[in-house]
Amino acid sequence: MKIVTYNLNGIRARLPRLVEYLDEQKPDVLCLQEIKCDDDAFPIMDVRAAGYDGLWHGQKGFNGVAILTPAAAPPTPRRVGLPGDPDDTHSRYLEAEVNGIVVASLYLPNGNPVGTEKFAYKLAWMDRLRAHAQELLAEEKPTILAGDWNVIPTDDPDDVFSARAMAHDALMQPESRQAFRRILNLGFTDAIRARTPEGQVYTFWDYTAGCWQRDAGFRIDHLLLSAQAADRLFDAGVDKDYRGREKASDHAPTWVEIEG
DNA sequence: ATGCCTCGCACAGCGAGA
Repeated sequence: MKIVTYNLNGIRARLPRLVEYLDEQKPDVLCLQEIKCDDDAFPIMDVRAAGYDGLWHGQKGFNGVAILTPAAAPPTPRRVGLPGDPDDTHSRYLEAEVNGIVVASLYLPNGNPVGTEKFAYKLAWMDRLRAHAQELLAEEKPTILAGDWNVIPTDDPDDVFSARAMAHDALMQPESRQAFRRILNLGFTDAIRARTPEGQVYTFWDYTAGCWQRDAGFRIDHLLLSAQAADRLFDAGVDKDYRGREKASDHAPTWVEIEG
């Protein structure tokens, strides 16, 4: 099973890229982030025309997540929204079960600028995610937390083109990394680093300043696997070439191959 | 120190992204 996370940066602007990806890669599960559309505006007819179906949790203009699967194997909904704060209005979390695997599509807050309420919201959201992830692990099922985590795990050039250039970014702060590690340390496996312990793996390249052309990227899209999912981990990688296509998202699809 | 591009919104620039 190929399970993919892809921050689209707008599903309408990216519809040709999305359909092309479904046709070419035929993912078994495609987790989307930043669809940036209301529930009513989700282009489900285009998705169905490509042979897929799914669940979505939209929001007008910002955020928004979805989980797509081949129409013959639809996802069973489990949860819309992250628990822990009834006042949170952002559409950033969607959870379903597909072929016995629990899959979450998550879009973690960016958190910039550091020192503002946006950064506090990021850390609070990560704390809620940790609490929920702990409950998921207690089910002892194969579980995959897939999404745009908006955290660069280390200063290593394998993870970021320039730690110095990004030093003051919310993606790089010690608090952001600690919150990420606290979730990892519950017992999850970072699939990309399990398969590529050393070596540059980037999933995002900024539109500005020629970042793509000079390969100035970083790694923020992650798939975290429970032990039962990690047992079945066959491979993990990034479909980097989609970042170089016309009207591309600034993220590349990031995937795991799970046995069975 | 800020903008660099790009999106959505709404029809002009602006908020947000990372």
